[in-house]
Amino acid sequence: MLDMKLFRHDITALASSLASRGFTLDVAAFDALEEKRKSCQQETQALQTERNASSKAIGQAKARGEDIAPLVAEVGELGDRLVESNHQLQAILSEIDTLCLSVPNVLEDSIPAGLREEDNVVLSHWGEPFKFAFEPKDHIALGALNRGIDFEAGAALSGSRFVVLRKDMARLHRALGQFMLDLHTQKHGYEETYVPYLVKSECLYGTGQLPKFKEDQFECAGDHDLTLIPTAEVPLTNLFRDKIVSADALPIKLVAHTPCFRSEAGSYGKDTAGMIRQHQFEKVELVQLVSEEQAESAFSDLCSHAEAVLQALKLPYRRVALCGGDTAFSAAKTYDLEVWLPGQQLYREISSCSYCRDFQARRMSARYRGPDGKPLFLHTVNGSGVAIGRALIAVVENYQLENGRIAVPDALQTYLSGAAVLGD
RNA sequence: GGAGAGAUGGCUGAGCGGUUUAAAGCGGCGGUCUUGAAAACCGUUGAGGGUUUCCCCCUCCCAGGGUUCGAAUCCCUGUCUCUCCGCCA
Repeated sequence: MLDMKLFRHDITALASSLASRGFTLDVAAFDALEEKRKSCQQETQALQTERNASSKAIGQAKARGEDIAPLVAEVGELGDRLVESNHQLQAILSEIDTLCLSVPNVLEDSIPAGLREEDNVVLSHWGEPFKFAFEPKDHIALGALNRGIDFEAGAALSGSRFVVLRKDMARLHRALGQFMLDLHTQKHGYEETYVPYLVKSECLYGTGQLPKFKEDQFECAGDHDLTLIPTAEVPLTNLFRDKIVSADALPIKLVAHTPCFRSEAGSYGKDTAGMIRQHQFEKVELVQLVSEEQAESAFSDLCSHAEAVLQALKLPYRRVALCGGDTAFSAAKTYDLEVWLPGQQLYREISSCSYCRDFQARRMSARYRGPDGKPLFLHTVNGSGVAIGRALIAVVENYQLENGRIAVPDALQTYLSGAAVLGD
């Protein structure tokens, strides 16, 4: 959520800024609501003052042993008016709240203009795509060899967009997660964290998945208010809901390896084949909670931590700055890492790193004590470090041998009992 | 799942319908005293919001409803914690 001051004092500037990410802010509707809110709130508070004073007077009169009946009669319908006025106020406030919760973050000035994927800007490349002496296969063909990646079995159990991994593929998948966790905890200073995979809806409001992206979530059926996490960013960041941490605890750096669940509504027909887009996938997620001053360097650090995974695996990738229209709801700035997939001859997203300023912290009231002791909203940074399913695809495609076996990246060998080649 | 007990400000903890719209202690901060420190003493000390913004007002005693002129206090529902029993990885 944005600072209410932006809405109240400079809403036209806000509206034009939001237009750069393709969001239309209904200025007239907001102004009208604010007007109503102001007068209603003033009236309500005036009635409350009156009510408080009257009740106090009655109490004092009673303590002196006087007859309070006339005083009580005098208060009369004051209570009813107060209730009525307060109901109105609550209704207005919740309308304003609903409106504000649906407004995305303000973008940083530096990010590329444009609303479409083609407007994203490639910032840098790392590594050279390997020149194969044979025609490289994609992960679907390679995975089919020993039923190592079994889409039919996944579909039989759970439907489309689910997969079963077997033998060396399952092992490689596990190894990748372990490797990433170790890298971030041992080299990058993140605290390993285990979190619930089901969260209350307030958490999804906190990080910004709700109210706008309800259809992307997997809600738990039944009597619970629980939803499967679409990313560990949700539980990790919400650890600080309604908390005030001391400034010397910052930066807080957390990493978690979790499954992620996405309904992928609105992506019918997109990446239907293969493991690129699944309802359930695993991801190692990095989250930092920092002060405003620390935020810029935290963001570039976090990006470099995600890149370190790909560099250690020697996977060619490029860094892309997302344009306004492509930047996530809660983010002020997002860089994607796209890994080279020789089977498809293109770069595919494998990590997305976002700086959210105080947008999420404001929604969940996550704060720290500033230099003068006053609470300030934390700034949040998050990113995948990296998506495990897609990392598996990348390793399989980039390290394939002519006979369909998979060479093991040096960095992973200790996680695979020293094996240099997979697939038998 | 069953039965009980709880949830109060940074912490401990009183209050159980109106002189308490949160006592007291601890901690924190400022001051007096002191060569300095400790001790003692004095003062101060939460969050959010409104506003005619160095003043005043409103809200917050787990959450949401209700009773009342008035609720931390009474009633209902929910959440969480603790103890015991059962079950289970």
